[in-house]
Amino acid sequence: MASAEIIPAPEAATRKGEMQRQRILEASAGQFLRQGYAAASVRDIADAAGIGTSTLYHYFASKEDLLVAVHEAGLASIRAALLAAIEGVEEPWARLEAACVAHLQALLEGGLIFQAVMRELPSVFDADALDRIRATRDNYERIFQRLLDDLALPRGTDRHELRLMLLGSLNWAFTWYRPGRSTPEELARTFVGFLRQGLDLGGDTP
Amino acid sequence: MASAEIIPAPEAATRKGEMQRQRILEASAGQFLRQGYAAASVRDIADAAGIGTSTLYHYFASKEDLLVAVHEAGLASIRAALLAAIEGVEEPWARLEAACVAHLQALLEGGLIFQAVMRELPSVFDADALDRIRATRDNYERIFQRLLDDLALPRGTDRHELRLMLLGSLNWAFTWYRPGRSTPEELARTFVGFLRQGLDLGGDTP
DNA sequence: ATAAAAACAGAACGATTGTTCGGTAAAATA
DNA sequence: TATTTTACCGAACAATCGTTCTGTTTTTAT
Repeated sequence: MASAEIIPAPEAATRKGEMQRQRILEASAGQFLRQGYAAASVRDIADAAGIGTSTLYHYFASKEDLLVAVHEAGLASIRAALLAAIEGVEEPWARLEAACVAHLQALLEGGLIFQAVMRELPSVFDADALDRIRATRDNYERIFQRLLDDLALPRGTDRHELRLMLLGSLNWAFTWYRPGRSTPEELARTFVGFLRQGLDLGGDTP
Repeated sequence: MASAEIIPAPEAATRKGEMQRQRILEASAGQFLRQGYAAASVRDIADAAGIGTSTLYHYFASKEDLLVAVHEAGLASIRAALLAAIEGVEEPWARLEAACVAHLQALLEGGLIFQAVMRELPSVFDADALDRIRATRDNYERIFQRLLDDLALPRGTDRHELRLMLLGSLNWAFTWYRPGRSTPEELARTFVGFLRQGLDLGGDTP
């Protein structure tokens, strides 16, 4: 016994298995993050979770299943954090900015599961797994699509490409970001500001 | 370690080994691209190159060496293509635009080695290998740094963060780009246009 | 308390990994 | 020509891979 309960459980009495499942998810996210999916071994993940390899298969059917689970859990959490961040914000550009801040904070400073989500994709696992991941991802990015739609932009502005540019610049940040300089929040505001400077033509603000 | 002779030899009569080396480089770039570095096996690469696995080790000391060689060859080529693209273009914004077009074309439509370059990084190989890769990469991005420096921008504009945003949006494109819609050239011009719209001060400023 | 179910571990499976070895064919050098 | 390099391969190496098997302990429900 004497297992360290680092994670503050929201509910009191969840079945033990559920907590372990979360533990494994966290451990595999950490390994995927540090080594990538292909290079991370099931044994490493099990060790990081403090269990045997065979026990891991009691919770997840395969390594691939583990990846899908990490993606789904991570994107669900990011989605929730993002929706909470833009709640109550009315002005369209401010809403977009708040969303970008939340997105980048999750990507750069969020939990392991958060961070692991945005860095996999290229590998060609099973077609089913990839479809499930992509579906979850598309669903998430649709939030940004709606935020862009609410913006008052110059005639002829391609909102689709604008969204791809903005999200791309944010998503790539993990390749160069190092703590200590600008914070994720500052970076997100700066990036949105660059675009807003030339595209904003609505509302107030002197 | 191996001496870096990354120049594709414009001379006609190269030794047979040099052509094979290039062949292997191309094959491994293709595998890295399709499966990622960790998942791509040396046997797959050798098969794709049409040689036995042991022959491959006659040209490269290790799989890691192969990755470094692909990076160096790819970045050297992209660099050359980019410098050629901006040559003769005088106006700063036009120069930047030409560079972005060349960059994105190489990333999305260029040879296998081109494309493979920008999609690896996270894995933690040997520290030496990673340093060599990063050095080559930084050297390349320094071109963009100079292009940004030549721009006349509003006071207080952070050129460093502007470069990170622009390159990020371009580099992320391979995750969503599919041929048939906008061409890489159109995309690059659009992205630069979004920024220019708000940041361009025209000719020169006091 | 008892029985069923869930959680767990150790050892082993076959397959595949990167790499090396012994030796042969081709090419370059003399 | 003879001889030294270079190019090349098939087989094998130890290590590790994802996964499964057999069985035991712990938790849960009755």
